[in-house]
Amino acid sequence: MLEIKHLDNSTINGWLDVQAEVLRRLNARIWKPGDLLPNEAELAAEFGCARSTVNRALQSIADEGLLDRRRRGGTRVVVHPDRKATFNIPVIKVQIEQQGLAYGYRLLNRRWLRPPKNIRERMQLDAGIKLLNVRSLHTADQRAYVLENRWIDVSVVPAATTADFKVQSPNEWLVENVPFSGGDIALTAIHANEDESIALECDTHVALFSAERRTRDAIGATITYVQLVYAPGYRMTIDL
Amino acid sequence: MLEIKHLDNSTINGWLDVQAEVLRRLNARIWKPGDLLPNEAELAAEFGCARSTVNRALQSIADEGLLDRRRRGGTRVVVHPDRKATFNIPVIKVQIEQQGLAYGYRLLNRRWLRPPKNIRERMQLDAGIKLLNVRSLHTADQRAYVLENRWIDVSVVPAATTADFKVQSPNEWLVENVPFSGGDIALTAIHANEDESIALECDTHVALFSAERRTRDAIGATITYVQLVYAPGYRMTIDL
DNA sequence: GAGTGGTCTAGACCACCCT
DNA sequence: GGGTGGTCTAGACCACTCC
Repeated sequence: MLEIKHLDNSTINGWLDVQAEVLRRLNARIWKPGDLLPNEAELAAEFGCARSTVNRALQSIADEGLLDRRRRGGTRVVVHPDRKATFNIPVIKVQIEQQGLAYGYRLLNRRWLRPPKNIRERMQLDAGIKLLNVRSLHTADQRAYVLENRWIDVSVVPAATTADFKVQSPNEWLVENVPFSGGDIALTAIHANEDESIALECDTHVALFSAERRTRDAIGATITYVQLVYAPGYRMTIDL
Repeated sequence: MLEIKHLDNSTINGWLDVQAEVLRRLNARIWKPGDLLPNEAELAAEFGCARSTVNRALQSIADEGLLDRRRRGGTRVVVHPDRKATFNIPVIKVQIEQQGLAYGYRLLNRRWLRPPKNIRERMQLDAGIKLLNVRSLHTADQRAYVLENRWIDVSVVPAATTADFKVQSPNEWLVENVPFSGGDIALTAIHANEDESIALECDTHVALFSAERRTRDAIGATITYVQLVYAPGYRMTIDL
């Protein structure tokens, strides 16, 4: 999140100060939504710093979505700035241990299956392909924490063929063995089905928090699709 | 013709090329998790560019969480890189209209209340304080989309006293009238209570997706707390 | 065509932290 | 102490795009 400091121009010393001062002016509506800011050279002169310092400051604010910058068009105050939230998705093991709880892991099953239609569609796969399906449970202080139901396309990740996932979860294994890649997440509320109620030790139909994640490699092939179903009462928190 | 170049750095032109090359090496495990990279000056010499260009590239990768950079300590490959996700939180009206649906809004009630204990705790307020409570419904193509239950501390946002929220939702009003600020979000799965089932036209106990947001001003005072309860089946999606 | 931001360079100084 | 990244400067060229 961006912080706003109060200061006068004589104390401007570094791009963070420029950032703070610009934010202050946006905040105070000195520059209103839709307004055009002075250009970088003018601001540099006003603040008594180099243009590149102003550039860095304005870029950082534009990255937050508050300014819109265009060559030739100048820098404008965005009218309806979306709030932007960034959050980390830690490895489940780390997430649990950060809370000071004892992490545990249990493999439920590992098998080759033709994925059901809905999974196939999400992974954009042809019919008939078999995938590695791994179901496992992560526990915190011996209590069910999250159920991991993962589908891996081994034609994209051949190394997964030999991983047995008996002591290391697919979650952790993939982070270590598959490089940086893109994807998307979908968060929903679901009703516990029978499998989930057994694994998570709750009644069926209880409301559960579910996170589905699709991970793609550098050329866009779907590596893995996972549904994480959390134990009742789970809260996913994000700082803005 | 196909050629495996040893490393033709003559093609490196701007910081994006440096970034790409470094990512390639991380990907190819040329620099493995935990490894120390050459320092910026050495990389600059290798790539034939200025140190600041290397700096920019490495910073961008560090921002993604893949590298850990320290003065004196150098640049290291992070062992368990957290996946970082950034998502926009659009104004609900915009979110609905972006899907090509007709946005509608209905104020359910607007009243002064002493907030229940759980709300008071979330907002870190003293007992006895009255807040402006606004309940409203956002619809998409005439169908219930999300129920907004908002608490506003008018001692922090005096202007809210005179807003009637009859045609403009608190969600939209606040974005336009209160400057950007920090806060946090909690996402959960809940069971529909009676109010929610009526407003969202579903049975009680149905699993619903809930997003609670706390918004603070520049000095840390809680401006507003809102719970958004979405109609059954809602999916919140995030790109990585 | 011209004005804007985007970026690069070379050099410099500094803050931080320590295999 | 000394090496590292963090940042600033001044100048330069370029890409984009608005008029």
